[in-house]
Amino acid sequence: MSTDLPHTSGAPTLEDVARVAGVSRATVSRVINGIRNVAPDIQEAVHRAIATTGYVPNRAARSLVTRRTGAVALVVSGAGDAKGGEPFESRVFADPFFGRVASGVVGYLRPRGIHPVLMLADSAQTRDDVVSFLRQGSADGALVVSTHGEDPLPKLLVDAGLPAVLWARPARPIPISYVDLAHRAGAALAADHLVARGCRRVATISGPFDVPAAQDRLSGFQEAMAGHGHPYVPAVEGDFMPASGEAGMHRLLKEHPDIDGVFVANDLMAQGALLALRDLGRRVPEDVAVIGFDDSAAVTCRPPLTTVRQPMEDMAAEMARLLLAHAADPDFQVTSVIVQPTLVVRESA
Amino acid sequence: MSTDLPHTSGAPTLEDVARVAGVSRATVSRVINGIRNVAPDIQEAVHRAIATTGYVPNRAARSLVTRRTGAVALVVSGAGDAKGGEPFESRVFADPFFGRVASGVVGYLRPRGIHPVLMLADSAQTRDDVVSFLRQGSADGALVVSTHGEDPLPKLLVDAGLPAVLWARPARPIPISYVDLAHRAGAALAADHLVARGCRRVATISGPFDVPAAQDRLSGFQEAMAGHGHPYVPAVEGDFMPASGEAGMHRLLKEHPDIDGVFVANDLMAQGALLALRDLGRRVPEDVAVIGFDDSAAVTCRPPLTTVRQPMEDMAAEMARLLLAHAADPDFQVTSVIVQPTLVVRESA
DNA sequence: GCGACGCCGGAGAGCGCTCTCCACCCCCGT
DNA sequence: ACGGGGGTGGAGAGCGCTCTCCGGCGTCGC
Repeated sequence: MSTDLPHTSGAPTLEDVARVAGVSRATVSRVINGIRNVAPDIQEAVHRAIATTGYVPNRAARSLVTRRTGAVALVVSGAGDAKGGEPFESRVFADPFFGRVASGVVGYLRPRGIHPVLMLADSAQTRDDVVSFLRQGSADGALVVSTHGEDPLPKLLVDAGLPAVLWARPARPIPISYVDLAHRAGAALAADHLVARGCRRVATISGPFDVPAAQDRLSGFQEAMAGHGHPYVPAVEGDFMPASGEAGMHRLLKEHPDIDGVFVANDLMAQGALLALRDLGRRVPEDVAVIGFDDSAAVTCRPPLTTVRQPMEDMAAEMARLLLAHAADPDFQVTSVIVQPTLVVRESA
Repeated sequence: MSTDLPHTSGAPTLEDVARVAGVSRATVSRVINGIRNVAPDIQEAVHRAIATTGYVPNRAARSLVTRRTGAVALVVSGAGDAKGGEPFESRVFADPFFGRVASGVVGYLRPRGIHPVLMLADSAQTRDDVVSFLRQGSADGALVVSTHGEDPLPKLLVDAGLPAVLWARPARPIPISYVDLAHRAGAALAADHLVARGCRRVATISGPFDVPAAQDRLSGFQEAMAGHGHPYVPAVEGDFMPASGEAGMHRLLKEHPDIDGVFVANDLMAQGALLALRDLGRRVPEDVAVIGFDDSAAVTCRPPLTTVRQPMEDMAAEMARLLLAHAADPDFQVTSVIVQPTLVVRESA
């Protein structure tokens, strides 16, 4: 068992391992990939050779022939030219929403040896970059989280025939798989709870209207309240950020001082609403009951927030699962998975 | 100019473009990579051919020969077997700290066409995965953010001769580039401000002692206070999470009811401390002045938090810059960049 | 006892690209 | 008019891997 020098400088290759083991390249490849039967003693020899050479297969070479990369793009897509001066990436990554999605994706992909590549698409240029990235074969598919409904990226991906899975139903129907929450059902859960605890003057702070999920939560809530005999529900529009929840609550109370229950379309805004309520001396939940949505910032609120839980990690994992299925089988059928939310009762309602 | 069919199915290759343009593969490659002179009319023809074929260079093939990938690993490294039952990825990505680092990294890398690959290293197995990933040539280097000082990953990377840059100075000195904050100077800023506004009974809530940055903030604060004639500063240890700030504040006030100023080692804990103070009826800053650290959650606090600002995005961008330098030139010297913090005065102190 | 079949290892052809040579041509100097 | 040099395009050798095909050998059936 002479350990020949690894022929030249640089990393050892299959060839080197084969030479050390005294077999052919093909056999080493078979052992590594566990394909076909290889005699146990030869397997043993190959493993020893791999250990002594410190061989690691070259990813580029492998993916050149297999046409698979073991990577997927995790794309956050939205409009960069928003109001704020802050760059898109700051706003995106600061959002706990992104963190939870990333967490779910990583949790699913990691045990499978797949790695997510972080990408941002906030302009025509960067959207094209995403498409090129995939067409280059840099990743096997894309997981897309859009910050608003009219995002053009999903359609680009579909047109290019690239495997992709969306977070949330796109505004215009296109043939693409996605995972979404039953927002209306979630809003109804909140309405039921508010009514059950005896609230008579109920209002809501909604998300931005250009986000389909926000529309669904609003209309779902209104309908459920109508079903309970409350056809009119005061509503103000927020932007899903804490400050807008605070401002919205102030506006609501100014116009309707007798409000005793509020459904806020996400926890971040609910956090703001809670601050406003406290500033105005309203007790929660005694004077005003508050229900949030997402269960993202709920435990750090004062009082802890009753909220509609969206199991983001599970949903993100499901996206990853669907994407791998699409990548493995081009004929895998377009699928949409709708997840049911649950009400988490804490102290605010 | 007959547009031959792209020879078979599958993506068009350099060969196809060359045939359509009526030149050789080499020439097309030259045009694409802008290397050497190519006659203007031929360039033109090549560009037309690229457009008509819809050609995109194959990343794997390219990186097989160039030995560069255009990707870097963004690794969050720490211990998975922590107290909480939550998986490592949840804790990591929920932290606004990670979001800001990611934002800075992406901001720098994106214009340069480099993509970050998200990785987690929370066990011996996953640390090896990171090393293998890089040795496979899946990425050109690693950006490592460790959650505690004794992380073994940096040493593994150095020993393997892989380009890597760390967030924060490692606990044991190893020859690796890193970017860090002047924590002691930041803590001194807080001490000076507290003393200047007339606080006489000052305490601190520190971070976990196994994090070097936490130690530095604590000892830097103590030393600065000693310099102001306060040799003894009550201190309790937290874990950088909001709940521990709240608990710490309660403990501090129980043991030292006359406290009129607190330096909290990060904003998340300061947020908790603020809640505790409010629950106990202490006014901020009139009764107790509070200074946080990081400037991460400061504006959503009540009152808005005076804090020591750590320019995380800039620091992360600097990490990326150093990494690319190391990747481009193996002889690039090991460098440590220490960034100066600033005090941001808001309302809490 | 002989042919056929199955099992297992080796040879070699690419995957799509870059890059080093080399050949060619045009222009200039003497 | 002829040799040489600079600039430009083409040919072809790989980069490290997978995978199909083939050949050799052992075994089983009749």
